Amino acid sequence: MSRASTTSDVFNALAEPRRREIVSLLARGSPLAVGELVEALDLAQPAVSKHLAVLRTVGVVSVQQVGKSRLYALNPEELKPVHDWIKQFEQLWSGQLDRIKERAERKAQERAQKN
Amino acid sequence: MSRASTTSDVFNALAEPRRREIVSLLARGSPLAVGELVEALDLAQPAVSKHLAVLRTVGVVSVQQVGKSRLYALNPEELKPVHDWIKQFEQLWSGQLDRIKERAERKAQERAQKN
DNA sequence: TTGACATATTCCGATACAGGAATATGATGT
DNA sequence: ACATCATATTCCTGTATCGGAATATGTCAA
Repeated sequence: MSRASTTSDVFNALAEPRRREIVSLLARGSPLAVGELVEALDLAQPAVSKHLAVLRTVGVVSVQQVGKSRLYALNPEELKPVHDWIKQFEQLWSGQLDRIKERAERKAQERAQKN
Repeated sequence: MSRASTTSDVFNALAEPRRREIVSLLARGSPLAVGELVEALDLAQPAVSKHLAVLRTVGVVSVQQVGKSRLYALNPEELKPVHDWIKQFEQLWSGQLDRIKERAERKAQERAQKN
């Protein structure tokens, strides 16, 4: 088996730094034309179009034709799965961290004894 | 340029579903031996070891030798960057979503007029 | 030290990417 | 219909995976 496709998943789509930049730019609220993203990213137009195609495939952005331009907008709901997944672990680094680590280390010690 | 290395980034490391599973399993708190992960994931041992190597390189897990086994534990703090990044967009799908979308669509309309 | 167990590493093949260059498609105004 | 602007698609090359198979490394116990 080979590496998972970038379009297989929101996680895979967002693994690419450029695509995260695009998401950040679109998160301001106003849809942006491809040309505007090209400027902002300092990247060739075909490359930007390809990144947008990936994001569109996974549903993170949507397009709207306006004159000659195509305005890309963020679909924030599509980011929620990532948020939900990572949020599971939020408590692990906030406050209770120490107690949890202690418990883990104690368990490891117990196992060390048994062997 | 080719695709970013899986070890270049926590985002890239977590793009792989199996590695996310590993993180979920370790998040319970108790460190797990490679063999235990092999069972849980129903994946061959070398494959699991390779995934663990990736996670270790980016710092998401750490190892502790206990007898013949190597117990892997989660380093939750290393997940925080992902959390922080995605949290930026949290408000976009909670409640104020409608107002934001409206604003975006209005802006798009304004631009449509201008062209 | 030898053997058994647990894990890591190397080599392999198939797959898929990211960006560059060139080209194709699409929309608009004349 | 045509020229032009904006964007998408195709082809290419270099690179990096993922998992399987085989093998190497490391740890312990007798």
